Amino acid sequence: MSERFRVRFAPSPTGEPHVGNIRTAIFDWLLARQNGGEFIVRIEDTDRARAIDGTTELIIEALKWLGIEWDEGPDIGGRYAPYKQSERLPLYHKAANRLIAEHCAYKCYCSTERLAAVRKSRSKQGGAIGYDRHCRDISDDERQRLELNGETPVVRFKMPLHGETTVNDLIRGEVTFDNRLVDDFVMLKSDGFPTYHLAHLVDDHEMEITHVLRGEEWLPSVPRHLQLYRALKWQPPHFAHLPIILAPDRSKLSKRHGATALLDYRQMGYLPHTMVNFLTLLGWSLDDKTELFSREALIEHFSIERISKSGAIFNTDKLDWMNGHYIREMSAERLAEALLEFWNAYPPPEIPALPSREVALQIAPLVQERLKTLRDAAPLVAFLFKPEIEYDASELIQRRMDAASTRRCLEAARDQLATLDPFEAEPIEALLRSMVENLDVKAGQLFGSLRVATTGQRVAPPLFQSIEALGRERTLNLVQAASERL
RNA sequence: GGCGCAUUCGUCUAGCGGCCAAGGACACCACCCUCUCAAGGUGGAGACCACGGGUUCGAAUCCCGUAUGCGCUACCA
Repeated sequence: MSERFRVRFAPSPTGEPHVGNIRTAIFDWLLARQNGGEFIVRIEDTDRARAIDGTTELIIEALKWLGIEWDEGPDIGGRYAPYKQSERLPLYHKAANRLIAEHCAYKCYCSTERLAAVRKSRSKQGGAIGYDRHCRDISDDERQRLELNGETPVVRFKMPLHGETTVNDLIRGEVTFDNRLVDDFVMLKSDGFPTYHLAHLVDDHEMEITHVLRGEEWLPSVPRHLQLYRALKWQPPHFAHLPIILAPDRSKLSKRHGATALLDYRQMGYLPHTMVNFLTLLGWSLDDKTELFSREALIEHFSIERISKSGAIFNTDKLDWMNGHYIREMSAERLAEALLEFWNAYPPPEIPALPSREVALQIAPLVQERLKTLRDAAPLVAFLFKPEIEYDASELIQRRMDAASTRRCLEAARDQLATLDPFEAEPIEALLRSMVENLDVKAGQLFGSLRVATTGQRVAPPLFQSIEALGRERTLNLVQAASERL
């Protein structure tokens, strides 16, 4: 019989989704799709203080941009709705009450001041856990008195006082923890909201989640979760703790290292598939040579067994290469479309108005081989949109040339181009190449001068196509203007 | 401090006891191609497999210790 796969991505709406989170989502999705299972999105909004409005929408937008589709989620509902923890409070209370009734949990009335003091004195002793279990064994009378006092309690879980808890992590194998070193952690906060430990566990159970993929930072709290499952007499899911994504200096990736928000990469001109491919490779590999995967190939080949154990640095050089590769792989039509879409969303200063489809189609092949990102395109073709171009006249004069000979070349080119028909790259090239012989100059000399004359730049897209894109009238005017400056 | 995880070229990685005096990719360098820039092609440099002990006929691969890095140690996730 085949195993069931229900995998969930459970982000907190506390900021823009970052690349680490999204990589987890990609792994979740890959696993679900590969096994014909379900991919579920669940919003873990139990921390009211840290919640930021609008971030749930950003998470959804990020997943949509990447083309990751989910089967159940806050926006589309599903059999286990709702998919927002703030709307599932009764479920958590029910579990907490049950645990209290079964003496597996207790109310704690300690003030934050007392907790801080206990923590401080205990940390000096070294090794001791942070909470002294003060309220674990208080008498019923005392409990009643505190209750009457109006103290709003939290609910803590009674960790076993001895023994060990072992998890069989899908990536790291067996990991064992000493129960004595684990606190009686808070399950329910005094505001009535659950902590992550209770909430995610109740939901994973209720939603019949089979595989939990999450960041490595959760590994130390697994004994809490496993003990909670035991107390609730629920079957725990499979766990896989993913390696974290690092900054170039090996510290945790954060804003000061540059872009960490997934959607920033859209704005920087990366293709969604580049992100999916690249992020998947950050922590997973198929073999010793394959790096470029279509989404179908990713779904086919992905496996938890081949996820690596150690953290990986987010290397933008390789990201750039991969993006360039995928841009080059597109048809001219698709690139043109992508460019238009990108320029429409993020209008570049170099281009006064969104070009027509026709113009975009003309631009695409001009820049395709030269792009690392979509953002690189506009500066390369800026000359096409400038009413007049600026450059230092000396730039026109190529090596071993002088003003007079350069001027002769430009005038000859202008005269010839004036009558050329059709005014297209191929005949333009044929014409200019034949001129090279007649004028007794090097190809680089003539072309170099013309490049500066027509684009104002020493570095530009291929000359003949550029001239075609410029059109006869503008080209003639530009070349005329150039020769007059000499 | 305690607990846990990790450790192969600058970076991402292959390697699950002999095929490894360690393979691929990005970045870097050189050459070729070439109208500039790219792209592409070819080649090069780059890892005593963190260190020290074992186990074994044989270890990057297994075990132990040390070091380093990272994570956790909240009424945050």
